[in-house]
Amino acid sequence: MLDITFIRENPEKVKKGMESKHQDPKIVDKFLRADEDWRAKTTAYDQLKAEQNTLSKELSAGQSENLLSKAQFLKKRLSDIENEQAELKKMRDDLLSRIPNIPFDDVSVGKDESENKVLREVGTKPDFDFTPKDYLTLGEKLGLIDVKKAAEVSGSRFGYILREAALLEFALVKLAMDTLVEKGFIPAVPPVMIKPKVYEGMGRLAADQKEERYYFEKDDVYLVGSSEHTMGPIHMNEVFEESELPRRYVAFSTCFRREAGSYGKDTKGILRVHQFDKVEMFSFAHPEHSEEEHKFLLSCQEELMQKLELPYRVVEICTGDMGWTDARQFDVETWLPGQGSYRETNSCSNTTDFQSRGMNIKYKTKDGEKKLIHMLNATGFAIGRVLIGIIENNQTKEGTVRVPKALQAYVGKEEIGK
RNA sequence: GGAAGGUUGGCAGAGUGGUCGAAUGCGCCGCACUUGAAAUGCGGUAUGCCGCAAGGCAUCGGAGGUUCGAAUCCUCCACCUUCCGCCA
Repeated sequence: MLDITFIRENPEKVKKGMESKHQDPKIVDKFLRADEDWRAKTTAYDQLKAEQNTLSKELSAGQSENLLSKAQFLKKRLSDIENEQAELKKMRDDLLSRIPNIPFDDVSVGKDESENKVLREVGTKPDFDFTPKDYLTLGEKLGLIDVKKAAEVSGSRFGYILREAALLEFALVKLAMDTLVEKGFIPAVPPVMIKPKVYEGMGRLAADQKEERYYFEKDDVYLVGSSEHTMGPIHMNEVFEESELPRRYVAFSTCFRREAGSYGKDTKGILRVHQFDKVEMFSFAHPEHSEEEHKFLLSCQEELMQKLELPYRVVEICTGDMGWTDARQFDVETWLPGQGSYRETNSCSNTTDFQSRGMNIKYKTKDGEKKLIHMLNATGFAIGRVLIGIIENNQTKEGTVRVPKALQAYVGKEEIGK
């Protein structure tokens, strides 16, 4: 969540930020009104309660009919005012949860992905002397992907990853882990279920995200959409020493997404599915160094892509296309020759203190002051999408797929389908 | 799924209706002593909210309740520990 004091003092800035993220800026005014109402009620409550506390103290010294009836009257009024206060608080908090993180000043304002800024293109696109096939055609022919059976078993937007593709999954996980652990990232396998209260604190149950989550009513838990969601809370309610920052993790988990509201989009294959596996980087950083840390995470992503020898481009996301919790976001998009376009495979976000406020994660300054840290997350490998990239870029005229050199040792094979 | 015990400040651990935001110890910070350090002594040391401030309010796992007044009594829930059962 955003800092309430900041909203109070900079309502115009927050409105502008919201507008640039396609959120209704009127929420800010509504919030400020609710906030004011709540504060007024709180003051009234506190005063009344102070009166009651004084009375109680007097009563403990010696009781009298007069004092007692006065106290009983106060009790009744307090319970009324308390209910009203709770109601107002709920309204205020609900409005607060509808305010996203606001972009850094220098993030370019744009309406959607068409206005994202391409920072660089890296690697060479394969030059085929035949018409490249798409990954699904190839994958089905080679027995690597089966979405038809998955649909029978589990429904649409699921897939079986089979044979060498399944081996490639673990190869990718191992490559990412090896690369990042060597850099000092702490390897992790986090829980994939999360309590509502914690999820809210991470800003991932906000109104516009809630529909995207799977929820188990009986157990009151959500399935995570990314290991980011349970890695952030790994330090909830903790205070870091400055010297301990940045603290970096590399986590592996399955991710679950309802993909609500994306009905017509990417309906075929495994590009957009309800369940996929992902290696994720997560970093807890000093606020003064989070921009630097953000670049570092991006460089790790690029290093991983380069190890796979996949052509990609780095995109700076404009305000209209940014994530809810982000102040700045980069995407890495992989070239997919079968589609003739770049598609997002990685995302890299600085959420500043938007999540740490909800998680209550701080660091101690030299003066002993406790301040909120910054939290960042970045895709290592989103397995399904990387598989797509490998299959499409490494296909041959014969319909086989070359295994990237960096993965050959893990897979034990140089070419699939030969 | 069954049984028992537990959840208090950074940690350990007192506290069973008002004098308790909370003893004591450890840790941490400051000061004194010391050439320096250790030891010792003195002082300080939870968080959130409202308020310009003075100050006030809230918080002893969570939510309700009883009471003029709850860390303390009652109800429900969550979590943890141990034992039994089941299970990859």
